[in-house]
Amino acid sequence: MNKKAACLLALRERILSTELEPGTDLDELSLCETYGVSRTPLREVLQRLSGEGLIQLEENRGAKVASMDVRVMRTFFQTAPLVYANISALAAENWAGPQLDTLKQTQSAFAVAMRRGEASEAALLNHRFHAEIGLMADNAYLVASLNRLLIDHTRMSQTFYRPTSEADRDRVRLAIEQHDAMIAAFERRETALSMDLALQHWDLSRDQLERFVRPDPLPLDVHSLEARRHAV
Amino acid sequence: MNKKAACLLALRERILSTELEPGTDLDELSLCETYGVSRTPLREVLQRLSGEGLIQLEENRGAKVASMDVRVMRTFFQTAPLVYANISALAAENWAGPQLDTLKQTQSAFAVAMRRGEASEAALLNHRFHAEIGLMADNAYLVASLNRLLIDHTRMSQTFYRPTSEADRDRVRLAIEQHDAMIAAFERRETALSMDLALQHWDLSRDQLERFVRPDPLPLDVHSLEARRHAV
DNA sequence: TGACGACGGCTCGTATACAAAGTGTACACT
DNA sequence: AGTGTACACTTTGTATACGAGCCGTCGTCA
Repeated sequence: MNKKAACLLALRERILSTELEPGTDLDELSLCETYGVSRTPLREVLQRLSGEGLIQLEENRGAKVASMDVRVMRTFFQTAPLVYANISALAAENWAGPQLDTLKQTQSAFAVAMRRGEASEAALLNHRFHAEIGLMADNAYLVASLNRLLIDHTRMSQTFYRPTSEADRDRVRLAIEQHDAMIAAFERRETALSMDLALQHWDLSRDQLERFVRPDPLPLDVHSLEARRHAV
Repeated sequence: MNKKAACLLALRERILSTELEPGTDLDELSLCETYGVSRTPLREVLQRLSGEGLIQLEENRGAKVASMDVRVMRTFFQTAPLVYANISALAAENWAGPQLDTLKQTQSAFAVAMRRGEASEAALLNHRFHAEIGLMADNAYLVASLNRLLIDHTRMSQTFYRPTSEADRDRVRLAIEQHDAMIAAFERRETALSMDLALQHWDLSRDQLERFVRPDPLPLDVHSLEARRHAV
């Protein structure tokens, strides 16, 4: 049972970190070997991942890591602000008990990972941060959407946590500051502010994701190549 | 494989129709007997239902039909209009191919079931109607929320399709008309109108659901009882 | 009489063995 | 040489058997 849970966790992380890339075929037997479980529990894990939207199961065809094509991305950008903003507002209203402390811990772990340059660790902790806000919102319906969004968001933002230029580094710093601001807003139960901060955070994220989708064009000639070299 | 799919379908319907009431414990062995499958595929079906939010699995404790407590209902009423309105607008924009025809078929089947007084059939067809609008919206993220909402909506509205007074009957007729209006709006791709109609449909539904949650008080004395009797 | 512990039954979790479906390759025939 | 078919191999789906964990009951001891 413990091994099964570990397997579930591990597969989730491997998919979210795109170590298992979208579209990858998953072979039951090799996964069994990897995680030391037999096929029955493994298949239940796969059913579960399928339910979460991380993989897609096809009859007699096995499992594939959920794809991320252009059409999906379009709806992603369309839907994310709506859900993020509302979840954030609800979180400010509804968080209870130790949830805020948990969030603070995740946030500091995230900041540490970021400072150390542990990119995929940072991406996963950012995922966790937003998933925890989802729990605080205490709305089973919207959280279903949020979790789907976070899957693709985390996979797309892998590059984000591997900043290469000083401007990128600034953006990451800003993201961390925004997290802190959100925590503060939650703490004071400032609903409207929480919603606004979520939208700001989204704007930053969207810029970054668009940069990933449509990166800067390659240098045209040797001169601009030289210029780039000196700039870095 | 066919038996497994049949089992999944059947359990879904039994849960949505509240034949299996919220909170009911599900015994694996008896379900195996009922559907003529062995425990392995049945457990995979349960995993799937759990992923869809229809049941809840607990370690070493078996499966329970997803509960519907007061706290959940609060968030239901809070969230439904947002999701329904947006899904409806997206459906108007994005439907493609034969989806609208399918929707029309479901609608006429729904109207037929309603006229014949087949209450749980009608509830399930209403569920299907709105699930198909979800498919038309073509937004995997929001549909996740929609499907969760529809589960509870369908379970709560069981009484709706068993109208007892003339006023109730009018409300059902109005609901059917609203469906037709939505179909027409989708057909013409009128986004704003589709959203508006969804909200109107929701208003009707909300009144009905609130009546279910907080029914008319019992008659205070024999006189009002007599009056009720003549009114029906 | 009440409380604590052990035992038994029951249900769930896992492994393995077998059956079915799909896929790829090789050989034969056109 | 190309195409089609058949066979074997790989992979998935299902059944069953066994092991583990929980719960209730009965008995014993204080």
